[in-house]
Amino acid sequence: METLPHPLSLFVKDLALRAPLSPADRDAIYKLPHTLRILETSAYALREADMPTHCGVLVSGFAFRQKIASDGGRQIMAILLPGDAIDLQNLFLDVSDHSIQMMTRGQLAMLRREDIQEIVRTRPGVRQAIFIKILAEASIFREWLVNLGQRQAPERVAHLLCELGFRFEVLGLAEKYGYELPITQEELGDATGITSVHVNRILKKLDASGFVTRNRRQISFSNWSDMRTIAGFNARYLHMQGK
Amino acid sequence: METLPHPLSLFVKDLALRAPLSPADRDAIYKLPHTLRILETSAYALREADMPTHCGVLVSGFAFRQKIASDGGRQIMAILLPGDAIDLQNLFLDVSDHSIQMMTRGQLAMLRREDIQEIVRTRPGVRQAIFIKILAEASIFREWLVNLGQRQAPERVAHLLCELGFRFEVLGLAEKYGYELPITQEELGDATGITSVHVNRILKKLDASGFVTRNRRQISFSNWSDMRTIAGFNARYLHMQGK
DNA sequence: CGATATGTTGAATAACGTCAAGAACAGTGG
DNA sequence: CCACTGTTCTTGACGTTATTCAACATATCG
Repeated sequence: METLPHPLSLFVKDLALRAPLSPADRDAIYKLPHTLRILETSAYALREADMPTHCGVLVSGFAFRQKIASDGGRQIMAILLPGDAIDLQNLFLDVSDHSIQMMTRGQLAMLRREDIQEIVRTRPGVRQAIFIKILAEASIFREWLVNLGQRQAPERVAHLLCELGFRFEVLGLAEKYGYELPITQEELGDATGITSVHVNRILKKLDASGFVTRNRRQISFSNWSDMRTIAGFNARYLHMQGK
Repeated sequence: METLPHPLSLFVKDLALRAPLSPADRDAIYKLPHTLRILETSAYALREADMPTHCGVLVSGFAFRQKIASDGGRQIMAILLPGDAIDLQNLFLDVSDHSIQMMTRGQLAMLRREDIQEIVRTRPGVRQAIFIKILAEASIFREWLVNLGQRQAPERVAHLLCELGFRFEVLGLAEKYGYELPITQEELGDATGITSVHVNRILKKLDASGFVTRNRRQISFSNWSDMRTIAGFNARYLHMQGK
């Protein structure tokens, strides 16, 4: 009989990549009271202008941060993997400035805002890790700005794939440097600022050149070195201390 | 005989827009020991991969956060106005993931990292304001992602002008809704992900349509309502509580 | 005043978007 | 298991936006 991992184990693992967490720190996180919510594909975990009372942590499935421009276009600003918290920023900001939508079906652990604030106040190790996590995410936003502003469409897509491959890897969600992500071409386009039609053509070319392989909605790549070169990818911005 | 304002007065004013600061909070900030550095145009206040020991606050002049892509292109990720801190994030992150370059000549107040950490630890009001300031900047990065990913070039430029107009306004740096900023078209392009040639053509059109006026390197606009409409600008992302 | 950076313009080109139609796929209920 | 339905993918033809290159004009700065 297999024991299920704790719902927050990836959250702890991810935090521990940022700052050392003592056994007591980990224990304190595991003991945080929480409820589990199951969310279907496309469901909103949080909406712009909401005033969240809880802090959600993605336990399984994928989600993204998004915002709708005035012309109706959607910009995806971040891709959230299991273990990622969706609204740490709302520990300090009352009203959300963007939405979180599920990319797949998944589970969300809901923690009470005050409980996290308490643990941040009393545990320096947890505080350090959470603040670094928040700041590392801001660093990812900056790198995405470079992606959208300075790179051509094929390099943009390749860079996004590199980032996801790397993040999968450090979490232990991918064996070797490959990974598989159930993302639509529309979503890929909304994350990179190009149309889904153009994403399709780019993927076709990357596939034909042997850089990526596609199987249904799963995209993966195995030649890390080539992809890194195409994308101009340097993982420093992820702030994972040499991982 | 006029008394000069305290070098950190705009820093305090900006923080107070985020969270209430008591007279004692303000006093504690004013009493932080600091040295003043004068930086020439194009000088670096901080370089990528540096490990800063101090935290700089812009006292006068303008600067920007930037990163160089592997193809040599520069992406400007934020424009810093007087009162902005340049590396609050390095209170927690050891190594800088981007550079800060001066846009004009200006002064930088250098505060000791430990002094800020101390004041953040002991003064809840200051802590709240600084954290909100950090998170509001992350929100600006997200809005810039929308700008680069979803808006056409003219709207992008207009949106940037709106943001700067608004930020000038709340700091009291602009009378009415106009403002003047000594920014080159090259820099405007690097901030919006378009070439300087195209920026030139866009400004020409915005000028001809009466939306902006240009005088040497100064760009300004007066019809706030029109600009807001063109840009699809909504100030909520700046987190200035209804200001 | 001369040197260098920035701004301006046109013509040619490349990158990307739009529109439209059909094919493959994923989820649904029978 | 199948037929049905809406979604996603794929492809071509064409239009638009933005880039590149190059030349010259105007500022800015020492």
